[in-house]
Amino acid sequence: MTSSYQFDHNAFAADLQSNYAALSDGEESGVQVRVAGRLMLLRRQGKLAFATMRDSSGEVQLFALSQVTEEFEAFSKLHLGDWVGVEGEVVRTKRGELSVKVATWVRLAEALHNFGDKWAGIADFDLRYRHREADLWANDVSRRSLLRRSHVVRAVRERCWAQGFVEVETPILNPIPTGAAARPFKTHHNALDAEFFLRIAPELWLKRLVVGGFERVFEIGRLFRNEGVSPRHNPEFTSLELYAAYWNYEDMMTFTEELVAGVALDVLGTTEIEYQGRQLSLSTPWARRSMTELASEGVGEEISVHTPREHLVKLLADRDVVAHASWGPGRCLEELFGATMEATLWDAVFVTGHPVEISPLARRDPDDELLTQRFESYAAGRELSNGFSELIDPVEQRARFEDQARLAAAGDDEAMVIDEDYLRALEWGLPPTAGLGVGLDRLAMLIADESNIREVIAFPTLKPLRD
RNA sequence: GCGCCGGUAGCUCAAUUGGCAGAGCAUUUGACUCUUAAUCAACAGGUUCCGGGUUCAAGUCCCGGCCGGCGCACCA
Repeated sequence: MTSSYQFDHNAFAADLQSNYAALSDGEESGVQVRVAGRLMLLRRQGKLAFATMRDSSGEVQLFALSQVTEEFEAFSKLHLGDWVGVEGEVVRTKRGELSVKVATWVRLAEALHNFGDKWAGIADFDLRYRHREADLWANDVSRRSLLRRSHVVRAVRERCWAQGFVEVETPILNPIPTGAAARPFKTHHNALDAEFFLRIAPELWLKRLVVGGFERVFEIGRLFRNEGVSPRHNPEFTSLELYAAYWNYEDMMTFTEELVAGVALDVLGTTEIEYQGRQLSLSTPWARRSMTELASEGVGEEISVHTPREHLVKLLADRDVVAHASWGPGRCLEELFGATMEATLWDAVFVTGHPVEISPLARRDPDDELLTQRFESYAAGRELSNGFSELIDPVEQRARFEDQARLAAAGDDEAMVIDEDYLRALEWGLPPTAGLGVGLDRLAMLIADESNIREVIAFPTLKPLRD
């Protein structure tokens, strides 16, 4: 059995296809190349054998002949899925297929399992997600979507660097879960004998770096939320979080739309994309609509955060939403927006002016004390990003945290806890700053035209097999 | 967590009102000097997800469990 510890490979399938496109049927190039990849198909024809080999760039045919190919019999008995390294001349067969005429070859690895039906691939979700390595060979779409995700992350990073943002990394193990309202995962450090939570957001750490003088920072990283799994939610997901000193939320909206539209342009070459069979526009400028206006449109009457709570609760009940006792008018307004209008927002749009009640870290709107300078962007009916002018006043921030603590006491198990370290950081002075969070998996779904978040995560969280 | 749907050979899928569990591909063997999902012939391949139950008889019906898809809830 032929085997090898390495292979000096000097050509890729796709390059051969383009470099020898002019080679005519039956013509031999006289050029020897060394290619390597996995056997996808194998057709034995007596003293000839044809194999389709795929590498990371594409596919090329291997043409073996008993008179030319070393160990021809063994070659013709290779299994689908085996990795091979081949040396031979670039030729085009009489029937027009560009090929490497195999002179010498080596089996680099053996495949003991097949890679699914060679026509239908692998359809079983369980098998596809639990063994993505096989799925990637069996299904072109799987490979394409994960590749697009990689291109999205690269484009985001490059565009942030281009604007002078410094990439940083902040702790994943946190003594208290802060920066967002979500249920955390809990773990334990043995030597410190201390409880830690996996981060639900890097927000407060990043703002502390702004206090420290990093005027523009961003972090791309994994967040962990101990919540339901769905086609749009994975327990661990990737976010971009970014802060810019001296900006306000309007500056950040401009940055956001240019970032997202720019990523679409970088990866797809257009900002007018097709998503799930429907045209979707990411072209700038995005529409800007206040949550108050949208909620009013949704319920068919003028409402706001100043509308009596009882009335908002009734409007919610009309829509089969039961208001929790801890919800004030602000939360009710948001719920009404969510119940009526959120799913209808197809083209990219900014929703602005969130109530203070649901925005404990955002700066108050000077024109309405109950609202904040905050925005969320939506596309395809889903939230894509969230940003605001940061609350920089340590006294007010403490009061906001205390409001959250009261919510927690009232039974809201996702309310924030008081972060004394963060309050102390604010006391050293946070300049006027705007922040942004973008769900990169969500963005990748949009760009890859996928409706299930698992398709843009190489190894999505699955329930472990038991029994 | 709740609801609906699904799980049959390594892979993709069949199996009529409950009546002998099948095909294609892959694997194995053989034929074939220009194939393209090659073709042709033959062999082999099964705890029908698991555990109970009903029945003369269960892949099919009932109950429980496991895993998945979708929806709801939660959220990004």
